[in-house]
Parts: sequence; structure tokens; C-alpha cells
Amino acid sequence: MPMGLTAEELDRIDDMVAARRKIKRGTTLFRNGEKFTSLYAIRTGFFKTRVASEDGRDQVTGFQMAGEVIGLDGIVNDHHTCDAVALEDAEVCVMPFDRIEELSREVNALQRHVHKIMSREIVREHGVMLLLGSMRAEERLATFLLNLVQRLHARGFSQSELVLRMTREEIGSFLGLKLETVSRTFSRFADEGIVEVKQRHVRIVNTEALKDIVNPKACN
Amino acid sequence: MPMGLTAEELDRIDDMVAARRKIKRGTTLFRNGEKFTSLYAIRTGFFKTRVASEDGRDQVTGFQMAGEVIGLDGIVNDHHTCDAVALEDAEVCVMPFDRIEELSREVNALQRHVHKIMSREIVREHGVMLLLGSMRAEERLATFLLNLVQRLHARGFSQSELVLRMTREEIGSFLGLKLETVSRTFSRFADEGIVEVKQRHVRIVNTEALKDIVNPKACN
DNA sequence: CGTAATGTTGAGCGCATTCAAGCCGGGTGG
DNA sequence: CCACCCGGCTTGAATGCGCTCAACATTACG
Repeated sequence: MPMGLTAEELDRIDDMVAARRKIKRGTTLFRNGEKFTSLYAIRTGFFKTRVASEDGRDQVTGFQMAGEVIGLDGIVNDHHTCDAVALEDAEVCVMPFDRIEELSREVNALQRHVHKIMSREIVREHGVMLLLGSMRAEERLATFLLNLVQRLHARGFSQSELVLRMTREEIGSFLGLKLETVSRTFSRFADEGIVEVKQRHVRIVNTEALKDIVNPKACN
Repeated sequence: MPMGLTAEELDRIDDMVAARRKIKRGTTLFRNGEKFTSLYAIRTGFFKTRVASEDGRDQVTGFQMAGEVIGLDGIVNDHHTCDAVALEDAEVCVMPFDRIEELSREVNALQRHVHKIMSREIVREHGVMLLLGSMRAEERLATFLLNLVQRLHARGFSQSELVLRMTREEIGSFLGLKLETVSRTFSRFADEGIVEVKQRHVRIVNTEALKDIVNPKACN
């Protein structure tokens, strides 16, 4: 993934990938409490990660798609502190972390890459905290849709059409809302002609309107 | 900070610290948009970090005290994406990041340490997301107080008494509440005899009660 | 000692939640 | 092939928690 490498370095990074692993929809790649050994690069499929409080409640901390790396939570205590659940059949590259550390001592570009991946996750979570801490329901859902469609577009999919891989309840958990509120907010967007929603199929009709909701028209 | 090092390794890590820097209360250590060069280890003092949305709103993403490291957000894009503000006069160690990367290629314990610091921050933020996404005001404030007092205790301070370095508004921003709600919730805790509050001085009278609020009595 | 910043408290409101009923669509088995 | 079922989704009505607006108290500080 990092660029500007010699052929030899690329080979060694290829070797770092111990194995590929297939994850069936609805099953977990890793769970809270399990021993941490590896990071996982998603090749295909779609995941959610979630943390749980001691009393049953849980919080979806993110949705991950092809090209993204999960498992970073496990490094600090050698045990995972969240669950990663496949929302559709998926395949990941298993990258043993001690091999990553070993190799990144020798390949600067890899070292840099690992640091950036972790920093990116921290910055992403800052954004989620801003969302959870200060936005109203419409802003949260609009932000969520724009983020999803932007990431899908970067992977060659449509800018305006997407299929949600998660339920209303999972969206709600991620956004700090109840599933009914998510549903109602979708309906409101649909009434206003901003999106067309048919179950999990969403067509964004008016991207600008969504952006206006996220960023209430700069008052000049 | 990492342990199990040879004297020579310790020396080299000492050298890594380019300088110390004093930060006056109310001023920023770094700001959103500034070029990223270094991580900062807090020697003394107390910081908040905050992110801002395009329209004025901002969100406090954390409070940091002695021994903690800030600046990790800057790695991914070579620019900081949040502000770090000193809530009291503070002193930090400036650790140029390229020196950290250089040295951590050679000193395994340092490499490991850097990875753990970043992972710990990711896990901490998961906890904040859980708080913001699923807790009610009382639970948020109780969680906040328990976390603060626990970190202070680890630094040799009291288990039951603390001085808040931040305003009600800053607490509110962190917890996703308005300052009035923070104030009211403090008052409610005081009425119930759980804490004694006098402006920024807080005495935790009944730790168990606070823990019960956070973790609603396991229903057996 | 006066002024501004910070904190407390009250009253009323509104947004998201809760509770409840019904709908839709996909999969299964008769 | 259709009837049925069940999980997911939508919608309505009522409730309540935290917010807004406002007044006042307290503290810090020049």
C-alpha cells in the first residue's frame, strides 16, 4: 500500500501477510478480550466495530470497508477491546503485528505508513466525537451519508447511490440515536426531496442540501 | 518512560528531547492547521484538546495531564487538526517526530512504546464515543469524575478530592452537554450526598454511588 | 473596589426517546 | 406456488431529558 518502494521492499511486505482469512457475514473477526496478534487489512467486505459497556449497552465505533485496517485497539494491552463483526461475507489479510514491527524497523516507508494509519484513526474518531457531542439528528445522518458515499466513491462506486450494509439500529448506535429516529430522519430527507430511500438502497438526489444540513449555511 | 532499557538507550532517548517549552495558561501549544513537527510529553500542567467544525461549534476531545503525550493527530497529514490549550501554566518536552521515528527503528522498546501510546489513545476515544453515544447526563458526569480522580490518584493525588482545572462549559463540551446541565448535575450529586462541590473543588464522598450511576446496578 | 467571567437556579420548550401498532420483503416449508 | 413467519423498517402519540432563555450569585482579578 505505501508507495515509492523498491521491488525488494515490496516483496518483503508481501511476505508479511501471513495468510488470508474469510469471514462469513454475521461472524466476528475478533472479539473483546481475545489475544491480540495481528492487524487486518480488509480486502473485500464490510465490517462494523463496536465496544460494549459492562451492562449490555453497546456502541458501534465505526464501519470499515475494503482497504481499511482494523485491530489497532489491541496493541496497547495485547488484547482486543472491541468486536469486529462482518456485515457481509468478507476477506482480510492477516498481518502479524510483531512482523510489522520488525519490518518497519527496516523499511522506513512502512514505519511511516503504520504511524499514519494510527494517526488517521485518531483523527477520524475526533470527527465522530464532534458529531456525537454537538450535532442534531439531521446533521448526524447527513454527515454519515456524505462520509459513506465519499469513501465508496474513492473506491470507484457511484457518488450518489449506495447500498447500506447495516441496519437502522446499527446506524443509530453509531450516530448515538435510536433506530426510530434514524428511520424518521431518512423519511424527512425523502419528503424534502434530498434523498430517495428504499430500504437499504439510498440515492442522494441533492448533495448540496445534505452539505447545507451538515454545515448550516455560512452566515455572511 | 519505557522500561527495561540499557543506559545507552536511555541516553539516546534523552537526546531525543530537543527542548522544553513553557506554555502560559490560556495559550495554545499547537493549533489546527499548523505544521506538525513534534509530539509533546506533558511535564507539568494541564491541557485540553479540541476540534472545531466549520461553523464555530467546537468539541473538547480530551483533557491531558502530566505524563501524557499530545500531538498524535498531526502525524497523518503533517498538520495538526486540533488545538491544544493549556488550562494552567504548563511545561512540555518537545520531541521531534522524525527523531522519534529514527530512534524507534533502533530501540525496540521505544518503537513498542510509541505504538502503545497511539493505540491507547484510540481505545480511550472508544470509551468517549460510548459515553457520548449512549449515556445520560448523570452517567456522563459520574464517568468523567471517576476517570479524572483515578488518573490523579495514579499520580499520587487524593482518591477523593480534586480541583477541576476546566470550566463547566469545557466539561460540558467534552461530555456533550450544556454548561447548565453540568452545573445542575453537580448540584443533584451534592443533594444526594455523593459529592461536595464548591466551585472547582470537588470532594467525592461516596465513590460507590458514583460507580453505581455509571454501571446501573447489575440486575441479578 | 468595581467589573467581567464563571457558576447556579428557575421556568418553559423542543427534540429525541419510548411505547405501540402496523407494514414490507425475503426466506421457508407445506 | 402460495401461505406464513420473522426480522427489519416505518409511523404515530405521549413522555421526558436536556436545552434555551433569563435572572441572579459568586469569584477572580485588575
